[in-house]
Amino acid sequence: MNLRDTHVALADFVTAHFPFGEIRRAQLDLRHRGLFSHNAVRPAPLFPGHYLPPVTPDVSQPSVDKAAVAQVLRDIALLLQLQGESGYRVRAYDMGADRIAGLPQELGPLVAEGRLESLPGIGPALAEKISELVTTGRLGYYEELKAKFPAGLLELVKLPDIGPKKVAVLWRELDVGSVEDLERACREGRVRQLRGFGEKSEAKILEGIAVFRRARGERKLLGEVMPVAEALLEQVKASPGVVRASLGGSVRRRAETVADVDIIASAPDPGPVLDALANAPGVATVLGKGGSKCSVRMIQGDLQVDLRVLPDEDYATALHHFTGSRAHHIRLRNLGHERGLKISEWGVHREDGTKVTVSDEAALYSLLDMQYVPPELREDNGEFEAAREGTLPQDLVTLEDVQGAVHAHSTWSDGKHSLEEMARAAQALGLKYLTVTEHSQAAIYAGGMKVEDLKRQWDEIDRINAAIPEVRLLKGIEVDILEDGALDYPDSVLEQLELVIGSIHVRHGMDEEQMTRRLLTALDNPHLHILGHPTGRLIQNREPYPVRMEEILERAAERGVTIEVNGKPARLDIKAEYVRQAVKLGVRLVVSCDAHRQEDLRNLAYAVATARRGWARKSDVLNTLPADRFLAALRARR
DNA sequence: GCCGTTTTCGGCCCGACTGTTTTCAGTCG
Repeated sequence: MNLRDTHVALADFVTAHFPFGEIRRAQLDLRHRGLFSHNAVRPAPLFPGHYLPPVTPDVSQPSVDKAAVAQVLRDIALLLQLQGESGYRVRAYDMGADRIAGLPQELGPLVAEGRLESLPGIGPALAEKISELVTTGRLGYYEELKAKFPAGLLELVKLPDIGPKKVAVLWRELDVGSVEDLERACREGRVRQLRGFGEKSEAKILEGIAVFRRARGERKLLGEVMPVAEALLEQVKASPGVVRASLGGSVRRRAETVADVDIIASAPDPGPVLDALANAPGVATVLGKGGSKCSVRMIQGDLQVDLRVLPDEDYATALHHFTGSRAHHIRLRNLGHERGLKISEWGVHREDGTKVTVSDEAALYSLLDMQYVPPELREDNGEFEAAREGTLPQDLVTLEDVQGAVHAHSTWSDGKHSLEEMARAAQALGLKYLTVTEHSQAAIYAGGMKVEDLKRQWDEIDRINAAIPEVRLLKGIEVDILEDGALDYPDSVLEQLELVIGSIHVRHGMDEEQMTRRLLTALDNPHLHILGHPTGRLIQNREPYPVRMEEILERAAERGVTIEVNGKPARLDIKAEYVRQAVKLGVRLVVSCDAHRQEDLRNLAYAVATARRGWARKSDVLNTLPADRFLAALRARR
């Protein structure tokens, strides 16, 4: 293992050993102490002058991906607003950004074949600009626009309660061009002199700057936010008079990362419900509270939570409205419009103004002659077409379908809890089996198991299985896929195991050709049952390694290899888009927890969410089967 | 800037909340 590998392995090690909520704090902490640099988790130079190559992918070949194009379009929208352009023109760029960011396919072919304008919301002007950006790597129009304003101005709109209009005034009147300028202007009492600003605005801006510096406007991992959100939802549900309550927004859609938490509740009197959130444990600040809304910021992670309380007759339409996504809504409202129905958060109204009773979300969809669309699918990625044809899958996998937890470590390698403790935790969750898959010998940094230790572990597994008959521990391994695609144990060992997960942990820096060959070789190995975290990404921390994923999925289908949907919040690997491709190709899946401690068994929920976002049904997911049938299915290799 | 079995021109989602205002503008979702 060379130096670079050590660093990649270290990144994995850090994420494995800090509970997900602590990862970023740990990084920030280390960063402040000068041990880690800005983005990747990697050590500082060992001694002065010693240069460590970055672990992030090679950027020598410029490539403009969907996310980058969407970002440029969003920046243009902002800059146009600063310039005082028409709001509709601004919105066109914003909607274009949404459309591009949400594309299931890659941009390259669309540009090459001139099919950009076939996308709704993309007209001639946007198509031309996107083409220029994708083919040349830059966009003249954007450069010109940017040159008119100081670079720090775009940062300013990320501050709470500061939008383009206020930024424009601050810049024009006070020459404020950055967060630092704004902070100085507030401290010197110059902002309060502007029309539309006052003393309170100054104080709020300063507070906002402090929060911004702490959180850097980052989105948080779903798994980091979910426990806080669910606890608050329970508080709301328990408050006086509540009829119904639910999480909304991107949390309810189970997006990979979320910016904040929405809660929607119905009650005859909103007051006590709003108070319940304002007074909930863990609340740092009440940002605002009115007759029907309350916003708070939590101590944990500067997370913002918004609660809305309405009469129960408006609950279903409000819940639907605040679940989103924006793109899904636009389509839904258009469909309503075709039927003479006006759909808004306040309900469904006929053209004559009379209100249509909508008791729940299912009723809303049936009004439009379509199947119910589960929240995870509401992205305008084909769910409308399917739901109108009646071909939307109705049996998406659920957490209750899952019979066994896949991918668990114990103190035999780098886990925190013993095998027995893991088995007890699985039993408490009602799981029927748990696959024990420690690291293999090459994973020295993670206490990978030597071949000679396996026998002793199997003896222990036999003892625990006898003692806890409700949960069956399955004898497996998470074997390293070596640089040449070979597995880290000889065949004679692999064939004694009940199941084999193969994963890449080192040498992430290979190019696309090498990495694709490495994985294809592993898939051809008849002893491999499951390909673990196939793209190696760590959300907001490490890019996936370069690999031709479609080829991998096709080979997996051909060879009967099962693909892992890893539920660790920082991984979610493979991601939902690939799940959808895999399902189309007939690839079989497992939802996994990648557990390194008892609590991690709950990661199964995030794996299930990712599978659902990729339209996976119960029948696509092997660990919905009882243990014997699960093993038989895994081992049916081709 | 985009879009059209109402339209190639004239629409485009809109209400709550806050802080600034004496009736409203900006931001947010």
